[in-house]
Amino acid sequence: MLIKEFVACWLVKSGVEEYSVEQFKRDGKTLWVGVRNHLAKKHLKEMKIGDEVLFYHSQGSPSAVVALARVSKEADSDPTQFEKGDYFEKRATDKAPVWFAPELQFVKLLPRPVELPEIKKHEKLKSMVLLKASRLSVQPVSAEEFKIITRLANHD
DNA sequence: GCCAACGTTGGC
DNA sequence: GCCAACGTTGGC
Repeated sequence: MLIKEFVACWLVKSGVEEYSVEQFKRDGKTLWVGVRNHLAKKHLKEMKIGDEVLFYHSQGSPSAVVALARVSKEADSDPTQFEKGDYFEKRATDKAPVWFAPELQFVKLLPRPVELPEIKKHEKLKSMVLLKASRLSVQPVSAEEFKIITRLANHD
């Protein structure tokens, strides 16, 4: 007998200047590379195909959740760790990569962005990781938080 | 293994 | 642009 699999929800941040939602929409799919924080990495590695993802623009005015995405491939070696540049990781080898990247698929722009001040005000969103660990760029979101945010996005 | 110095993220 | 939070580095 088939058991319906548990679908987890996540939030990933991207600086508007760094990788914009417009670019993500054009790309359709993208490897979520460049994460260089171990807790964020742990979350990336926990992502399963089909998991729901909130795409959040940080450093915006204001910052906001702007789109929905879905995990389309589970995390594998992040190729940017081998490239000279900001993301280079000297400890990494092909057999023992240090950093990992899942593939995310663009789903849709939210009907309207759900802005950080609104999230802060919302009684049921007060315990979001987004508000507790402001610098964490990949974080879990509860099913209830996910539902509230998508519902807010559908109302003016 | 502690911790000070330093660098980065991200809200404002 | 400032600065608080916090992760990382490196001396000891």
